[in-house]
Amino acid sequence: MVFEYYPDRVVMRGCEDFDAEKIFTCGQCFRWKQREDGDWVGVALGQALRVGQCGDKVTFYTTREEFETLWYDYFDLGRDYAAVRRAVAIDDYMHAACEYGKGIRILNQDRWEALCSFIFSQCNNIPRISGIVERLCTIAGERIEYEGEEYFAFPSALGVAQMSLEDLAPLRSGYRAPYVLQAAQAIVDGRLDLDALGAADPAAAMKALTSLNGVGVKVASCAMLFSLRIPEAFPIDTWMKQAIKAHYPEGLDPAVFSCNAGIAQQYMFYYIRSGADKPQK
DNA sequence: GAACAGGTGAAGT
DNA sequence: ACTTCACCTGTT
Repeated sequence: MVFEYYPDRVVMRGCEDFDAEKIFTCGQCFRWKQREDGDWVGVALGQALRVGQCGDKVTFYTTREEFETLWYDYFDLGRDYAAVRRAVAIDDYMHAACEYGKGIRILNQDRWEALCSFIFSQCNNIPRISGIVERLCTIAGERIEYEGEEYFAFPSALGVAQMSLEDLAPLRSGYRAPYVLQAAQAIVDGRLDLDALGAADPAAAMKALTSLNGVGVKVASCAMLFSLRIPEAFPIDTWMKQAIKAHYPEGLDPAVFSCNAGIAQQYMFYYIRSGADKPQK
């Protein structure tokens, strides 16, 4: 994996495990969109970014400084995903899932944004979740200018806590709005410290997160995996339930993947959701 | 129109 | 401990 630095961009080559489309569409994030020309543009960590990929050449349209302080960690570039794939390919099914999902990476997202987004995700599909998050950012997020276009950052917990249910009505997020509001208030009040939870053990983080109204085990697991850097977290939704029922009728203990459980989950999830695991008709 | 979504929590067995 | 249901909204 080598980097070339230019005034306006950083080019990465030779990274076997980077597939922009898989990373941005595997369901872990909701703010990356593909443009007509195939490049991806998103807003994360308070900044907008364009990412282009052609084969193993990945271009990040930003400065070296911003790339090193923000995006290297966001894209989890310090982790050897080839080694993870070898470790979690415990049987034929997982081997196939890893091959199929090769290129996926877990994004280290903003903690509050991830919690909030996955509260919105309950009983919802990706287009609708994206719409809700987009409307929230447009209403309450800070304006960002990037490459001559206007974008909006994800609003802070404080910003959301200062809103009313009426303010949130235009999101059309239904019964999830009060959950998000209560989560924002818990953070502002100091009852919930997301930064501290990253260092906490998984059980403690789970307990703290699920103490929030409207946050159950699944949403908490997503927040832990995608933003708290707790790689043991293993979100089980309806898709994962299906996959486990079909391929592990005796059950599947995430502990077999030890600290790679979360990444194993992403490969499984991506595989089952694609339908590629089903025999062809 | 009814039924159903990447879930949760309360209330019922 | 397990099952059922309502919750808001959008889509089929």
